[in-house]
Amino acid sequence: MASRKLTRPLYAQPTLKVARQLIGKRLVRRIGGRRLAGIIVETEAYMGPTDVASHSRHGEQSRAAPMFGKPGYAYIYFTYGMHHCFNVVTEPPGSGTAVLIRALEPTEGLALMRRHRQTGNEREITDHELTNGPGKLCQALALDRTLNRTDLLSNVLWLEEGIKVHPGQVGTSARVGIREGREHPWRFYLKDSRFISRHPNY
DNA sequence: CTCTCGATGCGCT
DNA sequence: GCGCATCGAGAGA
Repeated sequence: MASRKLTRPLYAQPTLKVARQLIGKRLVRRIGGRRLAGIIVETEAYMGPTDVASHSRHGEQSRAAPMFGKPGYAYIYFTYGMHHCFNVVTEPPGSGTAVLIRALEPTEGLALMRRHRQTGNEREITDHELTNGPGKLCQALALDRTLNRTDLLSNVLWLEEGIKVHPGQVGTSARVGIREGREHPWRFYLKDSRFISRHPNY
């Protein structure tokens, strides 16, 4: 069957271009023989060692080492003592750049995602809460540090073609949750989507 | 809806 | 020790 998987040359492009292009693509996770998937509706670009908000500012020997590796690989890190964030490495090796995937519209495997997201005996979470944040989508898709450095051309975790998105449907804003670097409009989101993590004008 | 705050592990200075 | 590319609960409006 024809694969709609995104290829390495796409990831090797300039990071801002990749961040914008990934809006509307489908993120797929294969686990236990099942497919979990969602349409990417929010991304952020991390622009390399000179970007004051990027982990890669600490250099190639830091935990951000995967950002200096080949494009089309995963950089997954653990933060706030309890959450993971998933990034796609971009540009040629040595760049220290990546795109953070911040939110998805869940499309396949919602029941299993909900099980991954359910913590205690509290009320069942809504579809809307499943993947509308970087930590939430990692929990829903069972993405953790064991998948750091995974090749996104593998059969465990990958991106493929999704929905058609026109340039006018993509909005930009400052990146979320950073102290420095707010002056750059390096967050991209699908304007119509109710699955983004925060509303415009952040 | 908005805001505030605590949880909790660890990389880095 | 400090400070996180976060989340969810609780309070108030």
